[in-house]
Parts: sequence; structure tokens; C-alpha cells
Amino acid sequence: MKKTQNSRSVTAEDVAQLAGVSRAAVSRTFSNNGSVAPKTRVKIIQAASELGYQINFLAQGLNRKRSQLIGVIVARLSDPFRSSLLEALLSEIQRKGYQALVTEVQGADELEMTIRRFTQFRVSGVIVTSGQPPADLVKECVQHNIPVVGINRHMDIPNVDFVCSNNNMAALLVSKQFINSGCTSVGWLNYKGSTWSGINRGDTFRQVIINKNIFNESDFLEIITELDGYEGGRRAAHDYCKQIKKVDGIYCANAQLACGFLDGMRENGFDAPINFQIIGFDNTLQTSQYSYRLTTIHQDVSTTAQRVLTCLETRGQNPHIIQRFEEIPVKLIIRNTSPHTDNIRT
Amino acid sequence: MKKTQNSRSVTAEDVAQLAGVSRAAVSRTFSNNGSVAPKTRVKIIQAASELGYQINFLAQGLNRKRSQLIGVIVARLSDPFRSSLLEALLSEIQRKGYQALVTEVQGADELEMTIRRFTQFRVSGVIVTSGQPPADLVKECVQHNIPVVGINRHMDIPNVDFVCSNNNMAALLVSKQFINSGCTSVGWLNYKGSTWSGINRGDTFRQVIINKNIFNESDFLEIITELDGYEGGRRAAHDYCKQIKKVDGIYCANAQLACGFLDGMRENGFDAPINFQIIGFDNTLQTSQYSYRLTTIHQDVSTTAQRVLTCLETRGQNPHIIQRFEEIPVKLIIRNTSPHTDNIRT
DNA sequence: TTGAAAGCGATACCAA
DNA sequence: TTGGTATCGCTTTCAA
Repeated sequence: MKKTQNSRSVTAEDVAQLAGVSRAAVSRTFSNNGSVAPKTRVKIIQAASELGYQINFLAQGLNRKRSQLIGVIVARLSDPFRSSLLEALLSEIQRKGYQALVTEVQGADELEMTIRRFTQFRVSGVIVTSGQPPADLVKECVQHNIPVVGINRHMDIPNVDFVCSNNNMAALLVSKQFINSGCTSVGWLNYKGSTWSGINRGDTFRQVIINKNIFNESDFLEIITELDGYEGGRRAAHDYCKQIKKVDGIYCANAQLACGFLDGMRENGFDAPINFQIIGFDNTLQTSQYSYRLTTIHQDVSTTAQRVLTCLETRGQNPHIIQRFEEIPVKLIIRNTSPHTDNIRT
Repeated sequence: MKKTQNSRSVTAEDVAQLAGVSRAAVSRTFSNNGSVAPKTRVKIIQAASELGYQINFLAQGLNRKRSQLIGVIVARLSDPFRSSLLEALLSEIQRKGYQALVTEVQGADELEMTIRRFTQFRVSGVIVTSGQPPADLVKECVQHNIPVVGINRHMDIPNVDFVCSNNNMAALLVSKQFINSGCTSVGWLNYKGSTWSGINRGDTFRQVIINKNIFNESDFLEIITELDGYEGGRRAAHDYCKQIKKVDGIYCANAQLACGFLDGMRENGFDAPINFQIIGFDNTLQTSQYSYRLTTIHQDVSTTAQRVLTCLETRGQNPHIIQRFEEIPVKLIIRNTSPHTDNIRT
């Protein structure tokens, strides 16, 4: 480990000199591109490790017009599901040899700024887990040949792929579970200004329940809270307790709402599964804990992440393939807030 | 918005041409560096927006030998505290105009790879929230003049700063609370192979409790679980219930352990604050929920994040300042698992 | 298989 | 205040 100078970093040129070859050869060995004789290859590798050479990714990316960066747009990581999704994405991104650039956004305008910045880093792809990518921005990405994929959302933007948990399958599983366990009326809990997937989960549930004539309109209750999250669910429960119309089973758009609703009911002296049934979404760690043991739909974040990366890579190679909408199967995890029937148990 | 070519991106040269100036002038206007006449400045800005020009950060970073990237090393984001810390860091990083590069690591060797990769992107700083930076790697960072700062840990590595919640203050607050509420024996719950801060919290607590002769050694119980997290805490409670030695108040290294322990006790028919008291650490959202309402030490993630960025920036300007160890004040949030005394309430 | 050389796109120094 | 130019470090033809 010797240094030519103190603060100058080791370049391919330095390695080339020590190995007695041209810097082109060095580039070839490290990028596994052109051909290089086994013997010189060894010499170069040796020289490189002696000097502690490492590729400058900025220079590499500049030249290739593409970095090994992947931009990830997230929001509200305080929601355990969202952080577990990010965790899965990170692990997949790293496994494939990329490096994640992550940005948390609040509003739609920030999303725009962010995507723009991603393109300035010449990322190999953009993953959107929050908000909807503005059509014209996506166009910019396409111009730079940067693939974009959205998770748990779906819009008709050409050239953008979407990977989404199968909400229809979830609705089917949930309604089946409610029916099998004797419910004669059901409810849907979501918050005002919900995400695309929240709304979609509600729509598919309603479709299954009402359009298929399983229940009447009057046996279906829709609760839309002002607030999101635990507190939203909790308040919804307090309001619910004050009103007359009650239902046997409640399906919630996400885990936070479900836990909050359950706790709110408990504060009023009601509990599941004694007084009602409740099924959540997400299957976050928290929902499995003793104090909740929530029956819930499980989203498979790791296959979601894998599919996302696959979409990114395939579209990276061929930008003109048609838009894809991949649905990831979900599972129903039956715990304590809904009785065991013939469904899968955990 | 016109395009000279279809897929080539707009460069400073293009802008210069359209504005009828040199590309040096363009660079000056956008990097706010050298001087440029107001009139030409306007011309350039106009030309730039007409073409949709955006700086190529790869080229910029290559030239400046420094990107506006900041590397963040995280682990186990499934722990709500860790994800809230990341959230705070992201928000601060973005607020200061940087862009976060985040990597999740499992073991020490991955940490090494990761830091190395960060340097290859010529990051402006590295934030370590997990694991301890190997000394020789840090040396590499120093050579590249990349500042490194660790959160909630402390080692004696020259040139690396640390920002940490004030564990001593926490121990003081907790012991005071236990004493004021009549405890005559106390316990400490942590897991085997805990992080630096976990161990440090235990040590300071023991020091306050025993070394200051508040309690005898025999009135102090140390519970070290095999597993971390909720499940670790839960099992610890089950074991605890089987043993004879009992204590009045239990202080936990983190929120997950605390919730698990509390639930485990409940499974055995005991609850706080009736049968015992319990105080957690972290103040994650979950601990505030109705099912837990855990009395807990609150860590201030946002000032932590601010301090971290400050450390990064100051050391970026002057790499030779002495090592800093900043302690962030904590608060005791009294909820339900420990009675209200004269302390602050929430 | 190898090396020379022309970029990639921006910055910064220096002379005008 | 400006523009010319060397430079940052790597990749990639193109000849040899």
C-alpha cells in the first residue's frame, strides 16, 4: 500500500503505469468488457490491489451516461408497512449490485423535483412508492431512457410499469372469511384522501360483497375517517360506537387503521372477536403482537421488490415494451380478531 | 422546449450556444461561483429553461471531486425507532440540499464494502447508524476528505464524530421516577449482543442505581435475553414469571423489548402499573398506543439529525478538528406503565 | 490482445 | 466580466 501523493486518489492511470500497460487495459479488466489476456489481467489486478485502486463511479457514470444508482421515492416511513417495503427494496437493489438513492417526499411538487434530480444523477431506474409520477416528468425519464415503476398504485402512464398487491384476491379472501364465520353485515374502513391502493381495496371489496349479491347495500357500511393512521382508526371507533348502525365484520385499508380501530373499540368496552370481527391489511410486525393478534391480509414485500427490479431491468434494456401491471398474490393470516374457519391459519 | 436531437441530453454547451456566450459563463451562473453580468445571466437562464437544461451531477461531482451525496448506513428498519431515525435523517439531508444514498447492512464486512462504495461515489459524508466503522476504512475516508459520523454509538476513532442520546440523563430520569413512585428494587432488560447504546444505557443505569448507593446490588436484577425485539422481551417475561426474584420497576434498552415484556407479563396475568412498573426507551409511535401506553424515554431524532449534519459540514470544511461526542438531551414521557409523580406528563 | 485517442459534461484558472 | 483551455477519471472505438 504505497501512495504516490498524499491526497490524490488512485486512478486507472496509476494502475496502468505500475502494471506496465495502458489505462485502456485497466478499464477492460474492471468493467469485464473488451478482451484482455489472462496474464496481463493478473498483473493489473495485482497492481490495482497494491495501490488500493477503486473505480470512480462518477467518472464511470459520466462516460456511460448511466450510473448504478436507483432512485427510490418514499413517504411516511413511520408507517411500519412502508418501512418494511423500503427494507425489501433496499435489499433487492443491493443484491442486484445497484445502490439506492432514497428521497422522502411530502407533496406532488416535491415528487417532481426529486425525479428531476434522479435524472441528473443518471439513475438506472426510479421506483415510486408514493404519489403519482406526473406524466410529463415521466416523459423526461423516457427521453433519458430511465425506466420508472410504481408500487401499489396504477395509472395509465405509457412506459411506466406497476407492481401491486392483488387487491381483488384480498377482497375475495376477506369476504369469504367473513361469510364463513357467520357475518351478515360488513364494513369497510379507510381514510379520506387515501392512496390509490387504499381506494382500490375498498372498491374491490364492495364489488365482491355487493355486486355479487352477497350482501345488500344496507348490510354494507363504509367508514371514511378524517385522519389516517392509528389515531384515525381510533377516532373512527369512538364515532362508530355512538352511532346505531353496526356491522359484524370490518375490513380495513391498512394495519394502522385496524389497530387504532381495535383499540378504540376496546376503550369503549368492545373487543374482537367477541363483539365484532376485524381484518386488517399489511401484516406488519405490530399486528402479530399479543395485544393485537390481528387477522390480516399479508403483502409479500420481497417478491414485490423482486418484480420491481425485474421490471426496471427489462425496460432498461428495451424501453418500448408495453406497460405492465403485475399483481402480487396476497395471503390471509388468521389470528385472533376473526375466528378460524377453513382458511389458512398462522 | 425544442430539442436539437432526440435522445442526447442538453449540455451547458448547448445553452451557451443558444445564449451566445461561452460554456464557462453557463457554469458560473449555475454554480453561483465566478462573477457574471446580470444581463448575460438573464440570457443564460432563459436559454437554459428554453432547452430544459439541467446540470449533470456526475460530471459536476467528477470535477469537484465531491458529489452532493451523503451515504447513510442503516440496519433493521423493521424496528420503528430505526425507521423514524432514518426519516429524520432523510428530511435533514434533503433540507440541506444533499441527496441520501442509503444502504442496509447485516454484518461488519458489508459495512466495509458499503463505505468503500460510498467513497467511490465521492460522497460528502457518511452517517453510520449501525455497526462500528472499521478504523482503517475511516482512514480511507479521511484521505478522501470524507467526514464520518456515528449515531448512538461511541468509539475512539480519530476524526470520527458521534452524536448520541444522553443515556446518563435517561438513567437519572428513570431512577428518579422509580424512586419517586416507591420502587425498592429495579431491573434492567436488554438482549445479548446489544448495540453500543443499549449496553451504555444499562451501564449508566447501574451506575446511578448502585454506585450511588440508591439500591443494593441485591435489589438490582439484570435480564439479558437471547433474542432482540418484541419476541425477546416477551420470552424474557415468561422466564421472569417462572423465577423467584422479582423487582418493582423494569427499565428496558429499547421500545420493542419493553412492549414484548409487557405483553409477556400480561399473558401470565400480570400488568403494569398494577403488578410492576416498566419504562422503555425510544418512544416509538407504537408505545403511545392504547394497548401499551408505555412510560418511556424519548429520543429526539430531529435534533440528532441536525447535529449530525452540522458535524458533517464542519468537518468537511476542516478535517482536522478534534473528535466530537455530542449528547442529545432526552425526556421522560410518563404514560400508564409507571405512575405519575412530579415528573413531566404527556 | 493491446494502446492511442476522442469523448462524457462540467469546473476553474488564467489571460484578455 | 468574459472566453479559452486544461482537467477530472473512465469508457470505447479504431488501428495496429
